[in-house]
Amino acid sequence: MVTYSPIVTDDDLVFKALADPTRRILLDLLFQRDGRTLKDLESGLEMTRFGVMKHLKILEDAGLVVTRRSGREKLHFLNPVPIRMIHDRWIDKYREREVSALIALKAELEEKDRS
Amino acid sequence: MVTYSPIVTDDDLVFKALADPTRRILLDLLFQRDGRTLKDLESGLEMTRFGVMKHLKILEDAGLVVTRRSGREKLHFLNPVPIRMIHDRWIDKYREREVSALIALKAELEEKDRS
DNA sequence: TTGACAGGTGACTAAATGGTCACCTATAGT
DNA sequence: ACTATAGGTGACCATTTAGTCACCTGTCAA
Repeated sequence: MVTYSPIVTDDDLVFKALADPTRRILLDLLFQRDGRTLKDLESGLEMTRFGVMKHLKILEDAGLVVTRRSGREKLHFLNPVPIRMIHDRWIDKYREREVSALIALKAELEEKDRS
Repeated sequence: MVTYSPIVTDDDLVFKALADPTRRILLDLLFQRDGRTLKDLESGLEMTRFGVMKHLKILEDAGLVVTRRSGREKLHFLNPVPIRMIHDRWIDKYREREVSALIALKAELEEKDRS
């Protein structure tokens, strides 16, 4: 039998978790490559291990990061579900197309700007 | 000539703005119905006018809310672009389908649960 | 033109948050 | 066995943030 881990994400925990730049960098790192250890993540940041650990705990409590133990290591994975739920809260199906198009347009204009 | 207001949203301002529950309720209110005044929004919250105003300023600085003056009133509108950009930061095109499907599945299971 | 109304500012307090450290537990490898 | 390594906890301090208030500006309508 398959059990699904609590996708149930308390709103507040998710948004509070995303509010810190260090934690967003951690998500970026996990977006690049999943399954990293604390040591690994720590090395990319100018902060003590304790700081990083605290941040990872907050991300985990929010459900943005899920973990798996492997021996004495703890592997971290990005869970995109809460992110999508933020999106769905304020962007309905009809607006989605417009917004994406607008962002694409903006990117295009900025591209032209650079050349 | 048309000038586009700064869609350029400093990351940090957006995430910090979203971190507060009152501000998320304000976005919910504007998602329901756009073009509200401060007075209007204030009446839906248990907080002084000053508190609400401060929150609206933070949302506006983040680009999540755009405003237009009309006489002595200030009308507030929800801008979904920054929300979509959060989404795009951690959910790539390929993952998008999976994640949406997973959320739909979850909603379906919860629906069954209730019946 | 005067009074009511919508919005705005700067200062202040209480609470929450980020970061560090001393100290602890568990696993790996020799 | 024992030493190095990966991870974990609770207390602590500095900074940031939410909320309120006294006071101010601009617009509407009788």
